[in-house]
Amino acid sequence: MDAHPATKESPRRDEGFFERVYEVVEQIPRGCVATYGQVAALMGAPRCARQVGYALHANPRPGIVPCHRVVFADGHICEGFAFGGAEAQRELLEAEGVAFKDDTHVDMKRSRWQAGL
DNA sequence: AACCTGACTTGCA
DNA sequence: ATGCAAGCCAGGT
Repeated sequence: MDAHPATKESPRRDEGFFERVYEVVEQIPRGCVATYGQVAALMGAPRCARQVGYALHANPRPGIVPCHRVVFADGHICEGFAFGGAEAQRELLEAEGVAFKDDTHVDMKRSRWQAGL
């Protein structure tokens, strides 16, 4: 009866928008990087790039969530917010085999993570 | 319920 | 190429 739950067409349980971000980021293969917008799109929220970064900031699972593999759309890293600094992050990515265009920019065209490929 | 902030993205000058 | 501003969405207070 009632049958009026209405207001429940939400997209599946969002048991934590953040949890979803970690799930995607954890799947990023080594030697590749993804942008916040890309991770957001993979989780079904191409407009939530900001929340992706916010979720990584919360990073409840350091060591499990390779937040260092997530960079801006330009391939540049935000200095001061990384776990040890954009510099350390750049070295880490480079050590994984990621190509760099500049000391502060990653070559997305070469190291962009292509999900499903 | 409302307001504010925030690891973003894109466009224009 | 660099700098500034506006837009969008979710979480916290």
